[in-house]
Parts: sequence; C-alpha cells; structure tokens
Amino acid sequence: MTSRQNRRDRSDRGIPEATVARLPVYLRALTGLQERGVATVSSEELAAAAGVNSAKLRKDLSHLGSYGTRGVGYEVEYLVYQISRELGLTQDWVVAIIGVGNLGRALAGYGGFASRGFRVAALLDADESIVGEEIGGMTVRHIDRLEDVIADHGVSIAVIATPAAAAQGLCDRVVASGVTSVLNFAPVVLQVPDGVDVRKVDLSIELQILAFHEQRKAGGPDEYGPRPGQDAGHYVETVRRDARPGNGNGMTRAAEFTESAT
Amino acid sequence: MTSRQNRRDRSDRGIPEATVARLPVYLRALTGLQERGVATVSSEELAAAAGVNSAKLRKDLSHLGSYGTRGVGYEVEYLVYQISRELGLTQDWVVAIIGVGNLGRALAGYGGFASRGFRVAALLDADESIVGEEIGGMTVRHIDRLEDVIADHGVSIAVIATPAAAAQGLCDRVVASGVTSVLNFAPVVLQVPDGVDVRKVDLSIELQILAFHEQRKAGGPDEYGPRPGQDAGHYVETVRRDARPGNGNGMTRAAEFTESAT
DNA sequence: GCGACATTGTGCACGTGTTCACAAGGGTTA
DNA sequence: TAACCCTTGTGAACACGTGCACAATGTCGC
Repeated sequence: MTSRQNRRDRSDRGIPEATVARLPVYLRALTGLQERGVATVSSEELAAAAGVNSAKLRKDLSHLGSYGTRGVGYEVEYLVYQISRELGLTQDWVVAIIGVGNLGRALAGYGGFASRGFRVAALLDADESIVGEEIGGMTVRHIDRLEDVIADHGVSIAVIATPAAAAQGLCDRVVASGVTSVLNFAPVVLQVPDGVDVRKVDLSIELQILAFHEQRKAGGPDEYGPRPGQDAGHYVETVRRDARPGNGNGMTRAAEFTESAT
Repeated sequence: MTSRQNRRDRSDRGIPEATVARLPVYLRALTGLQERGVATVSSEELAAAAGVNSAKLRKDLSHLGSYGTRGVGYEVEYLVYQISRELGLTQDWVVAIIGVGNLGRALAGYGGFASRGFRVAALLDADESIVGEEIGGMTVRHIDRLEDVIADHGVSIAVIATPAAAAQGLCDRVVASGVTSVLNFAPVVLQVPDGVDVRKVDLSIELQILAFHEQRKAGGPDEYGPRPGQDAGHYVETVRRDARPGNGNGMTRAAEFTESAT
C-alpha cells in the first residue's frame, strides 16, 4: 500500500505496518471510553471494543513501550496520549483537498478532519464554475494555484478526489511541490517515486471484494463455465474457448469505471 | 477485516484473501488496456500497471487457473472475463445506501456503482426533511421502511453512511433482514455474527496512518517525551508521570471523532 | 509485610503472504 | 520437424503476522 512498506530497517522504530494500521482503531475505542468516564481498561475489554484478539492488542501496544500495569490494565488517558504521539497526532497536519465534486465536498465537510490534528487548508478544482464558491467556510481555488497553495500553507498531505484521468497528473504536481503523503480516492494506481506514501480508498474495490464473498456464500462462482483446478486437460481447453466473451454469454459489462462522482 | 477471513477451509476454493483484494486492481488495469485496444499483455506489463511485483501477479492469476500462454502472455479480454466471473461481477448485486448525508449523496452519484454490476436500489435516511427528496433519479425513503425495502428489492449489500452513533443499530437491522455483506463508512467497529462480511472505509484512519509515516520522515515522534524501548527503568517511570496529559503538555485534542459529514 | 489474584508482556509455533529463480512448455522461424 | 526464444507457472526460502499459553509482575486485601 505505502511505497515504503518494505523499509523495515529499524529507522521505522520497528513498529510493524500492521500494528500502525490498528493504532487508530484503538485510539478511537479509547477516546470513546474516555468520554464515558472510564479510567482504566484491560486488554480484553479494549480488544473487544476494537474487534481484535486481546493477545494481538497487547503485542501491538508493547511495540510502543510498556504502558500497562499487570493485574490492572491500561490507563485510558495515558494510552490515548501515547498512541496519539506515536501516530503524530500531537501536531497539526495541513491538508489540501484536490477535486471538489460530490466526494470532495463530503470530505471538506467531514468532521473527522478537524478533530484530530488534520487541518484542511485549501480546496482546489479545475472547474471554473465552482472556483470561488464557498464550502464549509473555505473558498475553492483554481487548480492552477496548486503549487502556490502548497507552498503558502505548508501542505503536507494531499487528498486527491478528482476523476481518474486527472489524478496522476495532479499527483505528479503535488509530489514535485514536495508533498510526500497522498490519500487517493481516484480509481487509479498512482505511480510515485520512493519516499512518497500513497494510500488508496477505493469504493468499487471494496464492493467487488464483498461480491466475491457473497458469491461464495451463495454457492461458488457461476456454475456454468470452466474452473480448471489442476486438470488443465483438453476438455477444459475446448470449453474455455466457448466460454469466451463475445461468444454470446453476456460479457457486456466491459466499460471502464467512470469516476463520475467526483 | 472480514469476519470470515479465518475460514480457509477449502470451501473458499483456496483463493487467498490477499489475492482477492488485488483482483479488482488487475481488472481495472485490464479494462484500461482493453479500451486502448491492447489484445495481449505480459505479466510484467500488467504488474507494472497494477503497481505490483510480476511474480505476485502470476501467482495470483494462477489461483484462478492457467489462463496465460507461455512465451506470449495473457489475452486481455479473456482475463477480464475470468476475473469478473471469479469476483462475481457477471451477475448484478443490489445495493442499498443507508444515510443520505454528504457522503451518502456522493456515493449515490458514484459512477463506479452502476458500471460493474452494482445496482443502487434504495436510499434511506432518518431525517424527515430529506425523505422524499430526489437524488440521482431515486427517491429517499424513510429508514422505518428499511426491512421492507431490503425484502422487496432483494438487497444483498448494505452501505452504511450514517453518523457513528446510528451505525451499529442499523447494521443489526440489515443483518436481521438477511443481508450478509456490509460496507461501513461510519467510524465505528461494527459487531456482526459469523457469516456476515463487513468491510470498512475509514478516512480518518487512513490519514492517521499517513501522519505516522510523515512524522517518521520528519525525524521520528516528538523528540521530547519518553520512548522506553527495553529499558523501563525508574527514570522512565518518573518522566512518564510528568509526560501525562492534563499536566500541561498540550493533550487537549481528546474529543471523539464526530462524523458530522454524513 | 505477605500471599493470592489478575492481567500484562512475550517466547514460540504456526499460518499466510512475498519474492527469487528456474524448469516447463507454448509459439515461431527456418 | 527441430531448435530457439520468450514468458508462464511454481517450488522453495524467506519475511511477516497471528494466537496460544504461560511466566513475570504489579496490586490489593488481610
């Protein structure tokens, strides 16, 4: 996912990527407990709230240091602080949202941004008709100003919410401006140089994964059609050709995804 | 991620979860090639387009069967069909979107839904003031009708795009109505019975992961404050207490995430 | 002060995922 | 037909992630 995932060379402080991905979940569960006035929590309870195994939770937390008390559990407030610090949430991060379509608007209004050290400093779009519009107290600026905006505000995270066709070009521009963290909502695989992290949020991929499992529950993939396991014999070869799209078996959904939403 | 992930008991047809998660990416790359009129592609080329290692690509595809030709590569159209079939995209899946805030609207208008066998059959919300509203050719219906709508349309995938507080209750209701696949945008960990798949899309988690890496690039977590590695001695103990939140070192960002966007 | 108790932190074994490197085997040309 | 080339498919080694089970250890009651 991130292009740096294979740099397990101790400058990562040795925190496994899988652990990093779960820390925000723990953090959210902990802040929930905090609001309810809970002062202390055991690994068992916290693990249940976060939907993970308790041993995994303990191992994850042990990577941050030894912050629990044997026989008692973890002090909620203290753990919130430690995880926040480890994740870098004790400082502010300046975010720019690129692409102000439906999705970009939703993101601009998203409360989760402001509440945890992420400050949206700019909204940018190429469409002249929405440049100048006010959204959530911010004025949409023209994409031509991208480099200026990044430099002026010290943007460190770019959120790309444009149509697929525009994404790579804009990504190149933000990277050229020195941004090294990109959150991509466009349905394309962004190519970036080493040292730049890209994370992808892709609705249709998630749906397709669900469809796969749903199909399995319903009794495996289409009963007709070949599924050679090991036996790629000549029988399979024959059916194979027959099963090809364009031969009358409904392969009519080949249109590329259109990211018309953004 | 999915609650069925540990069912590697051969009824999965032996396709690893990691492979399933990449198939949609390959599919997108392939349809892109198809549009450009490319008939054949090598594992090397396709892997580059999908942003993965070519050996990994070949191993992934080998799980579907032996669909390449040695010395030549893979036939694009045929592979598109096989992956589509394996993912269950050769049939239609009926989707209901629950929660019609900013995000729900963005999802309702998302082109990626319609183009690949996902049909949005209903929009539901609890807010009386938007029930009856027309969005993208669909009328928003009241959440009270949830069970009826699921049964009438044969909904098999529920997309939850509500505030965090409402998500678990609605999830319980859709599961009780027989839905076994849920895509959750609300920032909570949904608890579901075995046999139900939940996938989560969580913006703020992604941002926090980026922040972690960004912080590392900038030289590790806040230089002040303790980070006991192995040596949890008494010095650390002292500083530990001092570094606690509430003792004047800026731990003021404890507010829970507010999913005000939906 | 001390023993019983509860829960953490972790060694270890196992399963999953990734990558290298190469044998297997179609296609193509002479 | 045969030899060569190119790319697939996969064995094997390695890296990573998970979960059990228990020893280590802090707390609390007496």
